Amino acid sequence: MQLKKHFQTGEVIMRTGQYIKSTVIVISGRIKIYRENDEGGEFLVYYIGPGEACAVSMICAIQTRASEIMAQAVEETEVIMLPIQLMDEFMSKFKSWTQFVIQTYRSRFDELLTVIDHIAFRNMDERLEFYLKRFAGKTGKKLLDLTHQQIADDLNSSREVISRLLKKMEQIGKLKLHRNAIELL
Amino acid sequence: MQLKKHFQTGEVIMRTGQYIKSTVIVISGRIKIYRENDEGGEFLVYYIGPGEACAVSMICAIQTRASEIMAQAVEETEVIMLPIQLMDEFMSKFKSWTQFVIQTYRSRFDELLTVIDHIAFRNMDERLEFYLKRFAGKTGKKLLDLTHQQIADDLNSSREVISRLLKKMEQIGKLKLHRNAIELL
DNA sequence: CAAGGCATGTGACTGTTATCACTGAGCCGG
DNA sequence: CCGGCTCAGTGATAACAGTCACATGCCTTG
Repeated sequence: MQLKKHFQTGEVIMRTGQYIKSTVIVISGRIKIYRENDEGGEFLVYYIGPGEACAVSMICAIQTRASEIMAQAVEETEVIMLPIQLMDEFMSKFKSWTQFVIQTYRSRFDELLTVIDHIAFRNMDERLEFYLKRFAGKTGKKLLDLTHQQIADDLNSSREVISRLLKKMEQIGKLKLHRNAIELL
Repeated sequence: MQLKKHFQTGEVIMRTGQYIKSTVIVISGRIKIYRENDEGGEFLVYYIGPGEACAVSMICAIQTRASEIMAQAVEETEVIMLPIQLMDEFMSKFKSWTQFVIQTYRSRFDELLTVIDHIAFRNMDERLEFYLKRFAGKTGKKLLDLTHQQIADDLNSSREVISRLLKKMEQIGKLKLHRNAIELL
C-alpha cells in the first residue's frame, strides 16, 4: 500500500464532492483548505503545515462522506494518506493517536472560530491585515510572494478592492508594494 | 460534587474570557453558542440541544483556557457539568466516551463550515432564510417565537434590515408575519 | 380607556464593497 | 526591440447593508 504521496505546487489534493477514504497528514510543504461556491467564489479557511493533519479529511474518512472543502498544495508537498481502517486500528491501540486526533480537531476548531469572527465583525481592511500577518507567520518571511488577485481569491473579494486597500496600507507605512510581492514593515 | 445544573431562559452559562473547568452536556432545554465583539455585536454560531455536548467547553476544559465564546440558555435548561478530571478518566476508560467526544467535534466542525459558507458567500436574504429554517428545524414548529431584533442580533445585522427582508419574503409568500412571531409557509 | 412600552414599518442617507472599463507598467520570448 | 502577457492603478457607478429619524400599531396595566 502506498501511504506517502507527493504533490506539486497548485495540485488539488481534495475536491468538493469527492469521497475521502484517508486522513491526510502533511510531512513537508504546505496545503491550503478552502471552500468553493457555485459561482466560482473561493474562501480560504486555513493552511496545514508539516506535522499537522487535516481535520476535515478525518471527519470525512470516518463517516465515508463527501468532502465539503477543497485542499490544494501551495508548495511542493509530501503527505501521508492514512486509510480509514488504519485510523480505526490506531485509535483503539494507541492512546497517543487519539490524543493527536482530538488535538487536531481542537486547534482547527479554534481557527474556524477566529475565521468566523473576522468575516462576521471585521471590515476588509482588518481582514486583509490579518491575512497578511497569518501568511507571514506561516512562512516566517517578511516578503510575501503574493499577487493581489491571489489575496482577493482567498478573501473572496476582488482585486481592485485589495489593490486599493494595500495602497492605503503602503501610504500609512505598514508595508511596501512590489511586483508579485508584498513586504511587511 | 454537583454535576447537574439548572439554568433559566436567558441565563448566561459561559462568558467570553471566563475559564472553563467542565464540559457542558445538555440534558433538556436548549442553549445557544455565540460570539461577542468589543462593540456589543453578537453572532450566533449554533444551538445545542438535549444529548449534545458543547465542543468549545471540551476544548477549553482540556486546555484550561479562557473560552472565546458565550453560551446562553434560550429555554429552561438542565445540563451536566463534567469536570475535566472525570473527562480524562472517561477518555481512558471508555472507548464509547472517546467516540462521543470525537463525534461531537465532528458535527460541530461541520456546522462551523456551513456558517462560514453562509457569511462568506451569501447575502443577508439567504442567510435569513437559512436562519429561519434552522430555527424551525431545532424547535420542530412552523410558528417561530422571534422578534426582528432577536434575529438581527443573531445575524449581527440591524432590525430595520431584517424587517425589510422579512416583508419581502412575506410578499412572495414564503412566510406570514405576526407580532412576536413568524409563521413559515 | 388612557398612557406607556415594545415591536414593527418606512424613507432618506451613508459607507463599504463589488463591478466595469480602461490605462499603464513590468516582463518575457521571438 | 516589438508584441503580447500578466499584474497593478484608478475613476465611475451600482448594490447591499447599516444608521438615523420618525410614524404606527398593538398590548398591558393601572
